[in-house]
Amino acid sequence: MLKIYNTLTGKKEPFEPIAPKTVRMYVCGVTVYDYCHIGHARSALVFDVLRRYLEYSNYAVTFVKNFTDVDDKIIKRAHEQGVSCDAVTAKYIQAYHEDMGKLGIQAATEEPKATEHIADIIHLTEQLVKKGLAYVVDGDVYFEVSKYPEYGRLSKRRLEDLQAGARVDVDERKRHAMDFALWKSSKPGEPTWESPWGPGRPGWHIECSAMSIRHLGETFDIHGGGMDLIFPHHENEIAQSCGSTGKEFARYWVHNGFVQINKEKMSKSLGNFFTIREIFEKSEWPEDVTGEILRYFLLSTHYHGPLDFSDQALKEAKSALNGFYDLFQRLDEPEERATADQKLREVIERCRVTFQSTMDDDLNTPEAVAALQGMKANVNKLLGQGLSMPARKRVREEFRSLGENFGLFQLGKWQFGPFVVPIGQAKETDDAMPISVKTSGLADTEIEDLLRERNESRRRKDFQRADEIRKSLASQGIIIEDKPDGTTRWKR
RNA sequence: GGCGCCGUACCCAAGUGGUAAGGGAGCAGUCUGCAAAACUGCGAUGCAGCGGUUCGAACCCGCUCGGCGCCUCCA
Repeated sequence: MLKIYNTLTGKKEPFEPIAPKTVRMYVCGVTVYDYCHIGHARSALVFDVLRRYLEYSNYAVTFVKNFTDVDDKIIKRAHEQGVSCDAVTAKYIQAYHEDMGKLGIQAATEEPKATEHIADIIHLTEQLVKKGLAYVVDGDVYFEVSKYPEYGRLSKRRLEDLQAGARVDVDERKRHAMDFALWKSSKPGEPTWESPWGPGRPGWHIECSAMSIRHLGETFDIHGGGMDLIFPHHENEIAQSCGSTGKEFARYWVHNGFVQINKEKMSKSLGNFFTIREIFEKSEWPEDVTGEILRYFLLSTHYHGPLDFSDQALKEAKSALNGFYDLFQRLDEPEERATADQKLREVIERCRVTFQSTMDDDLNTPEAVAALQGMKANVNKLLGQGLSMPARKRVREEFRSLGENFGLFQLGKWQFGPFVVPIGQAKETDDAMPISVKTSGLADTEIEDLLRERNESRRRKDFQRADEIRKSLASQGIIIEDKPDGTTRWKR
């Protein structure tokens, strides 16, 4: 049974969906005015994994993730670039799909846009005005927080405390410093829609209420996003939604921790952020950073805590992941014996149980990864004792099946090249489907030609030439391994 | 000023009352033309510090030190 930390109660709670075996979840996506950075990647990944694990646990999941495509920052960006807001949002929505695609983030069931829900937003706002929870000033509509007694429930803040800390110039027309805009009258040149209060555009919290209610109903199971959304964004969503419907909104509020650089939050204002595409493109290594490496890295820390991003951490993730693919490669090699097949069954079963119980415990991905590492070590040992081909296939499948929760271990060969058999035999076809491909460096066929030459040299005991070739390949990031049977395998 | 988080080995990181998972790096060994991989062994008597509660504490309580976040747009 899954337990999940609920920001609303401040406790880890058993997850009980409203309707049996179904989950409806909403996650705040991004405002599309720029490329996504690793912080966005982490958030997207955390909820991607939550969704995958719920599905693995036999829930039918409806997953809604929105795009905020009307906003001050978008308008500003459009003006700077001399293009329309639509052009800006279209560009970055496409970039989002590209970047997240490389990361192996699955598309949500629905990916609604704020601009497609203006009618819902206006309707919701009208309800709030009608109920006396919102007021109109000069074509703007504000939510009146002091009329909503539960305000501050999610972020555990009291209105008085908030007031004391308000650092921003308060709009004099507002009745309370914390009142926030549901609808803003639009200035010339801004996107605008007709409304009962005159031409304008939505405030930035109301869209999520409107879209989640439209796609998931007034009450649904899980609402997620980054920690920084707890206040004021999610607090305001609750106020609007509950205020309007009079019903409970989301039951479980799940928030992921930040990605940091040198212990500091990665953010635009600090200028210390890395975009996803930068990381894929500007790797220092001869080969690419793959989506899988990035996923492994991001999952090596519990989702709730902070995570420091560094090149070294990425390298460690790569090495750790390498070990798995080394094993998968061994598992493909032929074997007659079946000595350890029975033991393997126990190893698989133990790993599966541990994996599930750690994931059930508030998505403890680091410990679940440790369970996979444990299975890796055990299987390597059993390989020495002798595992039959069906047994090998079975354990590879288990890695694939558990790994699917993380989007790991799905590749046929990942970064590994095919075996190079001693002279004269054809190479296997390469059916690898890397998540991310950078085609710099040597082509597979060139590498194999060199390896063929090297193996010939080895045969002639010309080890000097053989080592030359190894060295030259190594300088380009190609690592080769000689196997006892005289064949050689390589990897980038 | 208010609310909150974090401090575990060289690095990363689980563990929230029962005697320190896992990964990376390192060292030694087996194997090997060499190398790599794999396997075996080594590695915190201690979990920021000091008190307290307890038969028992990294885990609970208090204080101190250090780092960070939110209260303004932010994943």
